[in-house]
Amino acid sequence: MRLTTKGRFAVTAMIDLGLRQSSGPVTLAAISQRQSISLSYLEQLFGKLRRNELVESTRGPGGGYTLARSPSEITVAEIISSVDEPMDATHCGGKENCLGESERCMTHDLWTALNVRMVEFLESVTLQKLVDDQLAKGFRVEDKPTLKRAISSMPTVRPIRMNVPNSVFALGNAFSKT
Amino acid sequence: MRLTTKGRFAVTAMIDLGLRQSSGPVTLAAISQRQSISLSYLEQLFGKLRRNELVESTRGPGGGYTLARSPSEITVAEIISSVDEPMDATHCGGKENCLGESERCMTHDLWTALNVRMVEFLESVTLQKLVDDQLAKGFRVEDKPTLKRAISSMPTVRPIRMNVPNSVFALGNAFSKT
DNA sequence: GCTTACCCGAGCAAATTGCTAGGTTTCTTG
DNA sequence: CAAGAAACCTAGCAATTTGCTCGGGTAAGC
Repeated sequence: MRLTTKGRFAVTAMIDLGLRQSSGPVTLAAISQRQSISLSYLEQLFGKLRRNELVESTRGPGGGYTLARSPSEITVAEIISSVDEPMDATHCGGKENCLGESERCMTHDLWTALNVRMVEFLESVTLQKLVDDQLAKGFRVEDKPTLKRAISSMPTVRPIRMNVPNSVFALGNAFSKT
Repeated sequence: MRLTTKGRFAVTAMIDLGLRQSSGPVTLAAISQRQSISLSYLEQLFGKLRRNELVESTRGPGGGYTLARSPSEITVAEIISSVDEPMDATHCGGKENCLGESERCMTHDLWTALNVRMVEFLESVTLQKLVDDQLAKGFRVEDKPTLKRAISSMPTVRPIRMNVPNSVFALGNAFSKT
């Protein structure tokens, strides 16, 4: 389980998608503009998300991407592991039997143990939760009712950034190095 | 909060250190051999760990590294953030006021919110816990009683890999992609 | 004064990141 | 049917990061 900016982009894009998929397919071009992520990079990410069956695509005009499941059934862990190839780097080739030689390799179960806890945690956070968090922070999506095939080009988000003090979030730098 | 193999190496090395620091300073050369990490790379990692006051060094023969605090007061979060420079990649330069322009940037508090939960979790895991996990799995460290200045060169670890069924760990691949 | 070990920095191949460029296919609409 | 919108795909590329080697220092013990 790696945790890099790549997964960050994916999660961000997925939230953007989750925030307005009710009005039909969302184009990558729109997400690209709103989130300032290059279109081609998004294409690569969503290619992986699609192959991992987290999103579905509709081609042609009026097309775009929709969530393949309910946001409450999509976890952050799934999103991240879809775009970030799982890391190996156990030095022992990933095979279980490196301990048959009686030497070292506590790297194995050691890190996987930590990894598992990480994954368990990230699995406990659903896309629904993140979307709700955004809505709670004051984001509103213009509804743009289902027009023909449900057009969502430039859906004119209206991010009413009102002064939400700080509930769970809004911390300056929660992880400064002492 | 990034999570890469680099932090993994650091955590692994710190556990190795925690497992046998009772018998005095541990040399990087020994850790290098046991954990199959290059000496120079370890030097770089421990340089950062030392500057972040997680370990202390003793020079000269019989020297090595010791934990700067009790393992119960060292968290995984500290270890990882010591060696992995904190990631930014918010696209808005990290400044808070990118929302003064009323546009996008839910990237900010969005990811930091997730980040905070991650950090909270990793802060809840102490080095002591990981060391105990290893001991519970059957790792035994030859005691090599405090000789002179407590030599720990080649402390002859005896990884008695007995068949521990699987308590909390020992999962084959807890995060296969479906 | 030798050896041990921590320190430090330069550099380097490989991989990864985020992106550009340039296409093709599929679908809707005029 | 043609035009366009959008998903798709591939190749490549500059910048960074990852582990690492090499070559030296410097502090402490024998």
